[in-house]
Amino acid sequence: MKIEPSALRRVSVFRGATDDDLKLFVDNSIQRTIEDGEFFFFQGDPATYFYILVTGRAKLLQSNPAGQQVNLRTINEWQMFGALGAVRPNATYPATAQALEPSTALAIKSEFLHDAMQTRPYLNIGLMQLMTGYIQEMQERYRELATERVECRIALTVLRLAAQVGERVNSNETVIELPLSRQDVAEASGTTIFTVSRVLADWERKGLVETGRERVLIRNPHGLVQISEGLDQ
Amino acid sequence: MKIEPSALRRVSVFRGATDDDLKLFVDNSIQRTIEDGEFFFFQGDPATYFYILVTGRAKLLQSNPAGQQVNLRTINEWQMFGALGAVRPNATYPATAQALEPSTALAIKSEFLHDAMQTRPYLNIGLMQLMTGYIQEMQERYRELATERVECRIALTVLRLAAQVGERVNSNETVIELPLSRQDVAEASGTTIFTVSRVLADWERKGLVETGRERVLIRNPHGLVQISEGLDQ
DNA sequence: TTTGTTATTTGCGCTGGCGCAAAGAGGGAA
DNA sequence: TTCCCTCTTTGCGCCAGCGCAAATAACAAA
Repeated sequence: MKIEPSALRRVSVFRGATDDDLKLFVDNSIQRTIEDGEFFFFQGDPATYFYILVTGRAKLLQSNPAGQQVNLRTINEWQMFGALGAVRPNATYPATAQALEPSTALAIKSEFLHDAMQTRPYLNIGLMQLMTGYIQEMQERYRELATERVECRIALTVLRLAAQVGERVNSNETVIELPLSRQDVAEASGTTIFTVSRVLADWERKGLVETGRERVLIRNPHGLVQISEGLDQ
Repeated sequence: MKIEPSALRRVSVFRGATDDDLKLFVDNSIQRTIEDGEFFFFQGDPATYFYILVTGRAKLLQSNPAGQQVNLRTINEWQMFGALGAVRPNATYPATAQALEPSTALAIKSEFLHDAMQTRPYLNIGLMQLMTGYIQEMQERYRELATERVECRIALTVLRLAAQVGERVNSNETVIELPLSRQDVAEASGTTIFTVSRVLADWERKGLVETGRERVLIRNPHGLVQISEGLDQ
């Protein structure tokens, strides 16, 4: 696949880039295409490259010594990931990146971004804005996990995933389609597939969502927001 | 209290600063001294200032709509906090900063740092390194909360706090003193004071720690590391 | 259509850890 | 020394949610 440099402008960090800069990044990139379930990198690998997802969908996950996993973030098209190595030389990836669908990404040497940052202020600004966003999201999720019940957390997770990877099926009804398995939702909300299944079944009975195999369809976002606020009951 | 500009070099972000820059920051700062339990700022306030803790100790916390709290970070002398406003104009603080002891901090306009960043690359590098550190720590803590049992999490929390705010009492015995209440440990590990109290009492029986009112003394760090790895039992 | 594979549901039992309540223990002030 | 306040401990009951196991459903390949 041929990537047009101008397409890179959809990456938030490159919003302020010149055409020349975009071309430079594309010219210094290599394409990696992997299958559903395969990995871009593993937690602990030297962070030599950072990635930009071109097509598909991926997730960032972390596992504990026993092998249990949590999802840290879902990555959509034209999002940057694994960019930490550009900030700290010799860093290792703190998480694993796994494709949720057949996916293609541009891989660029972390060092290249690091060097480019020295002379291009817009890259610093963009990266910092990205990072502050991550910090805020992780802080919120941490608080939620520590203080909220499962149902509330699952609601928050589903809403967050809807904002990040959802596709609006019908704009005046706000029905949002999520191509996610129970496993994905469980890992992203810090619970088990059993609990997710039970909660979704309950919501389906109440008409809030429709569910299917590896699919969640939000019929009533407002209802979920209410649950997520824990104001009921 | 008079702050010597050169003292600011203890702040990680200012490590590469010139003497002139340090003086500039001190000259543009105001001092705020607050009592034990009082607040530098609240979650949701406009992030007009960032702070550098000069003396004392503070914590960053977040509360949910019901008022339950979690500790996100403990702040020590010469650490910067609340700096998010320098990156995103018109941001609000995502957390509350509360003093754990009588504390003094320098407050500097976020805008001032933002402007300074345009012409001083070392500030960008320093801030990004700080931010990547926070991201990594929050990701780890999130995973721990999602996958580890309380005892393991409390061990991880105590070890982390020891590294961040502990004072080595006896260097060849590695006994670490922590001036923290059960409440603080509970909020930092995502559990309750009851559970923390029970776990610490258990560890004391096993000779791993000594406890007192608002005090934890680690006698056997290695034993805690073992518990934190969940390899026992 | 059949067969195999993988995802999901559901029943069921169990337990980790929450949370109340009440007692106990420091520590500071006067 | 006494009082008061705050922090901590401990007993006790309970229940949200985990996790196994087995059934069911959805999809894909042959």
